[in-house]
Amino acid sequence: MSYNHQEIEKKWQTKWAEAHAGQVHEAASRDNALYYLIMFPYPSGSGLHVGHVESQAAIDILARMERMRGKNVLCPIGYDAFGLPAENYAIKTGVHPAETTKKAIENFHNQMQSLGLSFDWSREISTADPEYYKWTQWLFLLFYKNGLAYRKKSPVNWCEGCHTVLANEQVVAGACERCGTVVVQKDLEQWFFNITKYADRLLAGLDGLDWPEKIKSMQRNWIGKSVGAEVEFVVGSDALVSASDSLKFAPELADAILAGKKTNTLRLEKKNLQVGDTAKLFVRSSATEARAFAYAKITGVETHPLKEISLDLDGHETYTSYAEFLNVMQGYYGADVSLETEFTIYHFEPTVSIIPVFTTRPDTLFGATYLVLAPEHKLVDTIVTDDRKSEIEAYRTAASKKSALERTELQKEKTGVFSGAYATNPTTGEQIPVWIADYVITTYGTGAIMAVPAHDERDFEFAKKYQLAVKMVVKPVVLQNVMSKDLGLSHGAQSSIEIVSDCFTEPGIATNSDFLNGLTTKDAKQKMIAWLEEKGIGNAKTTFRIRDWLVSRQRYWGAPIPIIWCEDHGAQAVEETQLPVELPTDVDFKPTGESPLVDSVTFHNVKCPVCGKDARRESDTMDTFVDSSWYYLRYTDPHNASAFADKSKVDYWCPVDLYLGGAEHAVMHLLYARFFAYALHDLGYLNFEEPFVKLRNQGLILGPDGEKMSKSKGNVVNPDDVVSEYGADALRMYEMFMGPLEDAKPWDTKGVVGIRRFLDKVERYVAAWQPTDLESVFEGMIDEMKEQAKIGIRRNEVLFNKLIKQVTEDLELLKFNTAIAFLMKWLNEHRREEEKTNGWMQSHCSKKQLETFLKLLAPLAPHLAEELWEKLGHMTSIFNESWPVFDPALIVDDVVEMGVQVNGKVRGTISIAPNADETTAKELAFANANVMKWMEGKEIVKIVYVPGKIFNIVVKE
RNA sequence: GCCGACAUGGCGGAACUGGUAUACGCGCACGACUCAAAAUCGUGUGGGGAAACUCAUGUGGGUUCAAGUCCCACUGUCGGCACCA
Repeated sequence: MSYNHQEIEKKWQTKWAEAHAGQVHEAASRDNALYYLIMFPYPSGSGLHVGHVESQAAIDILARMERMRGKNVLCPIGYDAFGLPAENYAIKTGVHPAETTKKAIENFHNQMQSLGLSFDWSREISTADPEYYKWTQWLFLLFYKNGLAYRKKSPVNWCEGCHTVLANEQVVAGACERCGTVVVQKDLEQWFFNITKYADRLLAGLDGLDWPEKIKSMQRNWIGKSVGAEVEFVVGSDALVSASDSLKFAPELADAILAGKKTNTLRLEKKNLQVGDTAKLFVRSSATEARAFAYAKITGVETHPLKEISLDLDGHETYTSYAEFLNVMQGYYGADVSLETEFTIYHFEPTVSIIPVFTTRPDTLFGATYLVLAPEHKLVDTIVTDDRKSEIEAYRTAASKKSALERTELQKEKTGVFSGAYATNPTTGEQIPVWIADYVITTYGTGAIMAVPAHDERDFEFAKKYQLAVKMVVKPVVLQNVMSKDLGLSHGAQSSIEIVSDCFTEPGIATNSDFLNGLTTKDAKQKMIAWLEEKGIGNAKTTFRIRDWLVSRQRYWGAPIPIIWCEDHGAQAVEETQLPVELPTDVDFKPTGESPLVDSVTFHNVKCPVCGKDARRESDTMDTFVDSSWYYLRYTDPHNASAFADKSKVDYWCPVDLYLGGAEHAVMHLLYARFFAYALHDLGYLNFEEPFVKLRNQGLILGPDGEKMSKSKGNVVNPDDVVSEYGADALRMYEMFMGPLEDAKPWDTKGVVGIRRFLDKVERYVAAWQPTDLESVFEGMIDEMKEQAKIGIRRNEVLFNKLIKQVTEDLELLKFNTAIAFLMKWLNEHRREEEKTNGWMQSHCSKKQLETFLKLLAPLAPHLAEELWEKLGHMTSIFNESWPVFDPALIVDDVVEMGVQVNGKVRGTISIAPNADETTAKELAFANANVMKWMEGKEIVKIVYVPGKIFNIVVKE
């Protein structure tokens, strides 16, 4: 016999919808508010996956339980609807992505409805909805206006398969994370978000989060903070030049200087430089930082009023009029500048190149025996000697060709070429060779390293291959022990000496290092940095691996970047009143994969917001991770037409109390969303920095064969089939019963059957249940029986209170599998007990117990619980009831079965009160025949008694 | 190579703070009901052994009265990173 799940589930889904069951609003107390969130799905054409069901069921169970406990729980759902699959489908079939997506969303919606999920359906959102992406665009502009979104030309990752650029996070082992095509480097101008500005805070913020350690460590690795120093090495015979003043240049100008095309500079401020002096030249590497790249001899100094300086001054921009010249100079130096203002022209001649390197081991500077520049390093052309030019050129060409693909190769043998140039080790004054090698990458640190082969494995390998000097400057702390290894000391010490003769990368004691000798690595680092700073040739420096987030995509199905390009005014923000910039619908999807936005005239032709002249709209769209970086904020106020969300509503619900989703978003989505929260916090929109207080990952649900589900393997389980055959309650509960939420688990349809059997058992039990008038039974008893009955009733109560405690605590800890196991166990044992005692009063299930059992079951199997609740005569929903609370006085057993051990082996069990004293326990234990047998003729050495747990007798022959 | 997680019956998995290892479910076997089957219910179910017992939580050591749990070494599986100086 089996209940009709199709009928029951439909009935209750309709009732819940009519009652707007999951709908919430900002009720009075903020303390009562909870925000439970799952990562919103991409509405793919193939519909809901059993993996979606897992996190949806889990969050629904928790939300339902907390609501029964009187909490105001926001549990929303939406769709991450922009993305490439729909666009690729359009290219193949001509069906517009908007149409595909709309259908897919409807399908997802219906599928989720059929699971009985108590989301607040009035807050359903889609990132592809103009009402949503209007605010994605608004946020882009907010970032743009605050210097967090900017455009820059740089080498970027290009995927030919997806026909777009990708963020670093989307490149996995040199290939596109989405389609697997090998990514190539292209020099393109693109939009970036300045996530590196927050690198340090994003790193530090992880410590306070209740997140899986795994995810935190992945984010830490990705951010990749390294603490060390930047050290300047000079190339050429003119060792250790000291400069009397510095000159700073923009990157383009520095390039021109290196190429010999620029030999003077125009300055308003007076420099401490005369003919014959030396100037140190810097290039601005970012808004706040400058990096030295050369020393130059001053060959001339002239001072003139602006009006007398040539409009086509050598090495400067050419101006058509003094008005324009003045305008530019005022741009640099302020409105006070006039044509009469005196400017100084410094003529110079670069003499010595400076190679700055980043190192985490400044303490090993004495051991730096050569330098290595990345092949793409700007100074390569400057320093290379004539006889090496062709060789270097060949190497650079080869290196640039192999980049992406070959860099992923395992254990690639290092290659390199000597540049012919020598640099000076600032500590020793020694001339050390400068090499060019592709084991140094241009995008990290300064693109150059000081090689310390004795203490770095990569440098050691390279030095061995090219026979470069290896100089040991750190010795292991255990070295003293090694001296006496012949006296037969430990293996640990012996292995240390082998490392020393090889390559020792651990911290130790500085040696062969003059003023550092005898210092620990930690102290030596500090002392070296102080020395470098004093000399003006280096400083403490922290470097990050993370790079700015490239957000532009050359695709159609995303939020258009709200920028207008004007010939005269450059990039201009679209005015707020003009948002959203909507995607044009009359477009053709080309088989080349090129975005149809590129040649949509209706889309492009706009007027410049500044001058009103013809201008062109930006045709790139945003990375879809931008959409998902703030969606949880929109849920708090999804229909707001004048803000991305009302601040009071955000304040009420956020941050998210529990966030559930797949671990595949460890570094992308979760890092980006954190960045958004930090940025919006600093801009005054949020009163928190971390958006997700607690995070849990659900594990993958594998196919019945233990492999990842995929269409090609044919091992995909469709939730619809399971719902129609076994019911939504059985599906949900089975997925929760499979194992720990975070583990990967294989699907087993037999397991669904097992859960369904349990649900049927519950249904039959409730249907057959009859109330008994215990009062009258009790009345008619003699005293002795009453006593017996009281003990039995109490035992029954204790078992039940323990059940309440177990289920509640397990659900709180997201241990759904064990919570379900306890419900099953209770029902099994209880039924057995009732049968054994013929349903006599001490084993009788009271109405209160029966109802409480249903309440405990309700979040897990909501439809059936509602149905049975109604069958028991209730007119209102079981979810209006409050969650059961156990009685602390009724969770302690009067008597427990306790093991008795002899020498640690269980030899018998005794029934004993859990708080019995040792004398009582001993009496009972020693009365056990088997225990006696094992103790016979032996001396009792010791007795260990842990009340309620164990009684262990230690004996000796 | 580095970082992280994990390893328990035929299978998915339990086991609190070290205290009766294998809860719960699946599967399997037997029994009841049935003309029969399904469903349902009941009983049993880590290995060896007739039994007493004994061996079992990846392997080898250690700590402890007592170890799946703590420590050391190793092996295997999965995930992440990939020359990040």
